[in-house]
Amino acid sequence: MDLAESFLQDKGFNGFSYAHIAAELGVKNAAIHYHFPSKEELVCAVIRRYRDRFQLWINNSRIKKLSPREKLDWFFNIYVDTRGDHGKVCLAGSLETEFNSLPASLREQTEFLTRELLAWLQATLQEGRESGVFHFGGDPAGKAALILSSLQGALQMARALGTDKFHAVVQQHKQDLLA
Amino acid sequence: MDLAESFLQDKGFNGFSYAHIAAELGVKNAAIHYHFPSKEELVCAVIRRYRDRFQLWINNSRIKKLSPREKLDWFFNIYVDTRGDHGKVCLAGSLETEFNSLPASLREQTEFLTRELLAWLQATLQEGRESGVFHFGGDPAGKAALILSSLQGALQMARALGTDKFHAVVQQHKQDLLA
DNA sequence: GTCTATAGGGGGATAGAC
DNA sequence: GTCTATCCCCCTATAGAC
Repeated sequence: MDLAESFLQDKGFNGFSYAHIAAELGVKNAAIHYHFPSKEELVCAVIRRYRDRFQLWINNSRIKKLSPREKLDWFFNIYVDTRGDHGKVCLAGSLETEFNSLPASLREQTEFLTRELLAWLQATLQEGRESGVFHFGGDPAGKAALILSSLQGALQMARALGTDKFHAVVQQHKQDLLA
Repeated sequence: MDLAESFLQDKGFNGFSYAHIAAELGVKNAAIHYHFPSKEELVCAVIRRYRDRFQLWINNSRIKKLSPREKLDWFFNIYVDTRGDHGKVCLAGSLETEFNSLPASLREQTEFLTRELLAWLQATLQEGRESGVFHFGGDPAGKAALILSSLQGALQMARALGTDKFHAVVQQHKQDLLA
């Protein structure tokens, strides 16, 4: 599952195979089919685990106690780390790009994951604006969608233009929110 | 080339084949190999055409005469139309997602395309800020990267969450820039 | 310029031995 | 639980007839 997640973020759903995972593990691909009968089930399990992990994080008291500004820094750093890890891409972004060729169960999981990321970001933005640290007009839902879409897009753009472009986007978001 | 471009924006580089194009045209796939010997050459020609088209647009006197605000609306509408066309995705975004599995010539074309989009957007933002209609802090290059990455990401996100989310992002950008 | 036919590779998945 | 062996499908690409 670690390898599947890594390949998903690196090559996308259609870009990796059982054979790739098997080679890394030093086993044959039939061995993986024993644990995950189909590719769909394998990737479904990976997304579920990813969602569970995020829920554990945001419900962790250490994260909950952070200020809105620290929460946002923590969230941005997830993407900074993702980018740093061999130029990987957000899992949700990777799946959305291939959405039209995904089995129904994976479309559903992708939708859930995106909604959960969006909901937490929206709540954090709202909390920050109410306490006077964040400044933005309009609906927190719109601002959350703007920031999340930009982080997903910036990870992809950084593949063509380099890591600097990604960090420039993160800095610009902080500039926009705090000015 | 029209069909290849459409499939690229719908399924991605690894998600379409000669057979798909041939079927739509009512010919056999060997006929396409006659015109474009390899898939790499086909897609290379598609990206070049896409780049040329954008250059023609931005050098057109009708576009050049627009105010910064109208230029931005025109640019946003390219993405609105793309989204409206069966939920397609930005060509640059689609290619960046599969960047790691692309032939070198296509990586290069993807980089050129992205730089050209970014350069025009940056110049337009700068022009608008200098004339007092756009309001944002920091580097115009950073703001341009933020907006472009967000538009790319929002087209993808809209596949999972629906068109409303995409329009919310566009509205939020206008809100942020004009407030 | 398009066709039929085919080569050659990779992918997902299964059967049966161990 | 993992192995070898295999099936079947789709893909890119080419050869040669028409």
